[in-house]
Amino acid sequence: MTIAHYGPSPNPLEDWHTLLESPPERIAIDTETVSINDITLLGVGLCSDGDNGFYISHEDPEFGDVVDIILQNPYTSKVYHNAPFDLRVLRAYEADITNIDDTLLMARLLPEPVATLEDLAFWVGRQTNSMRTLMDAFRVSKASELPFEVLAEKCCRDSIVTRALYDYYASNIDMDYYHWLRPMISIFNRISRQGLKLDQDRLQELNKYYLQKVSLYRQLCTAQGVNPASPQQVGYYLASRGNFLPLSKKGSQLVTDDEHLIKLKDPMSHVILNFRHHSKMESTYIRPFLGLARAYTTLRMDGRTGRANSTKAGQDQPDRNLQNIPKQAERGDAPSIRGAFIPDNGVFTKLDQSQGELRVLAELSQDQAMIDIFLANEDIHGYVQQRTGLTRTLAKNLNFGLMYGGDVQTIADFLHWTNLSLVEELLARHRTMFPRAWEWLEDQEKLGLSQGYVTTRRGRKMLLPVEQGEKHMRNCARNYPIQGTAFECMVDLMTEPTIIEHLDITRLQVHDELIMDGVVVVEDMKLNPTETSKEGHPVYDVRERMAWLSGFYLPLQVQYVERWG
DNA sequence: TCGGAAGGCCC
DNA sequence: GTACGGGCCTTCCGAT
Repeated sequence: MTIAHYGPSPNPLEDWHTLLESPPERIAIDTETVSINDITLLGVGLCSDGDNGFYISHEDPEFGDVVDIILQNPYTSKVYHNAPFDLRVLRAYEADITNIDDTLLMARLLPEPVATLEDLAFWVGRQTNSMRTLMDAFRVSKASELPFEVLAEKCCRDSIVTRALYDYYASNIDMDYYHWLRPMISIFNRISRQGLKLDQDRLQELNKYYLQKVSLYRQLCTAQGVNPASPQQVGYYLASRGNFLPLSKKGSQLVTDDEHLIKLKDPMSHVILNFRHHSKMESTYIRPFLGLARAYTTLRMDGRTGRANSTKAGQDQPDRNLQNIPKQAERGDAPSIRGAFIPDNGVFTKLDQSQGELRVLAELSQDQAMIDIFLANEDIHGYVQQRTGLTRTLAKNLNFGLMYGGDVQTIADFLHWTNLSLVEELLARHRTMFPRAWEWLEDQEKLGLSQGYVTTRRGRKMLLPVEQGEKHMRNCARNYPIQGTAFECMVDLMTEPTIIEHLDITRLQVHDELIMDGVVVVEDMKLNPTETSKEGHPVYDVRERMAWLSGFYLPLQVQYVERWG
């Protein structure tokens, strides 16, 4: 037995044949895999009416028909709960990724904590069990070890709940917003499965370089009886050599992070810092890519502000987080790590929404001074620098500190100023430069505290966290609308016809940056004679239609590079 | 074997 | 006397 039915229908066999003979307009699908880490497919659950679920094992002779008629059918809307996961599982079956709905994505459009499918089932008058519950009940550690009937029923129930949830959300969320966002499901899936080409020669070179350094610094530490990878041992060791280090939050060990160790005169603290840096590069950014022709990621949209996040998917899968590859790994003669990511088509086109978040703040707050600066394409950090006498870096920190809600103490810390009243004065001066921006941020705090959520420019409500206290909630209230709106601008860009046309060569999105593989000439592009990238490439600005995509001025910078970074 | 803590990389 | 927003991942280490 490799097909099962769950539900009230008196003629399930007939229903099953109807399903395959005339595929429904919309069907919910749930996949079952061996385990979370091993995402090998076991079978899929299907539900089109919200009451009757069918489960079919991937080994069933009819499974191929299900793939052809349902999974690959672009005319049927396929509803998944957490589509990036299921589509990742189904990648080998070439399931359609263009006509997809995602009830988890829909759920995130409500300003409520995201519940499990088990809990959500309640809202649609249905019931299902979590995999954890079932595995505990049957004392097994993998889904594949559950009895067939049990797994089949769970999968049927999940697909039934998913199908019911679609209708529930369709009448409870802003469907205009959802339909505007929906193409991103396909776009991110496309990007995820395409991957970036890797330069294995460069990776070998990197590997050799970093392994040699790691082993050198580790030896220097183990000679002293210290494991440099253990913060506990490092803290104890450095303290025993007469260094002062504060106690960590929990009070169980000493703080040994970069910021503290860099201040110590002890040469061993620098040995440890060097070990940490090189071992981080080797273990996180080099080793995982060795021997792979391409680097892959799975892009999702499950952050609090809607932003895309990049993760690995399953233990044996090549997917990795590609959004945090080191930008300036250059230390000494080390080759760049980003340089190991290369184009298939000779050159990358990088599109950058320059000063995105500050421009968004200007738009949301309608601060005239900020708007004027940005419309004139003037440098806001330079503007603040001139009027405060700070260095450019610190002026930049001040501007960002504003968006994140940094208080006087925090700002004093990064300025390395001890006189708090001077910092107060500095902030007061900043406030007079951008009065509406300050007011708007304060209004967001009030609004957020009173209603529990804040809103993006297009109206997405973002739930604020309450667990971490009021100060944190206030900071989030300031930042979420900016971050969430910046993401919306990236969506506007990525779904714009002349950009989406190049989807097959779109390789990665890193929040305010889009990387395309090959030469893409963007409309209205102009050479900006004042700017050159760090690699010496000319930088182009897009100043016309493309810069107004989201309804306010957000210019793009375009660069062509032979490697990433 | 699992999960929290610490540390560190990105925007 | 406290904490600057969002994310992911590796390693260690103690609890189970």
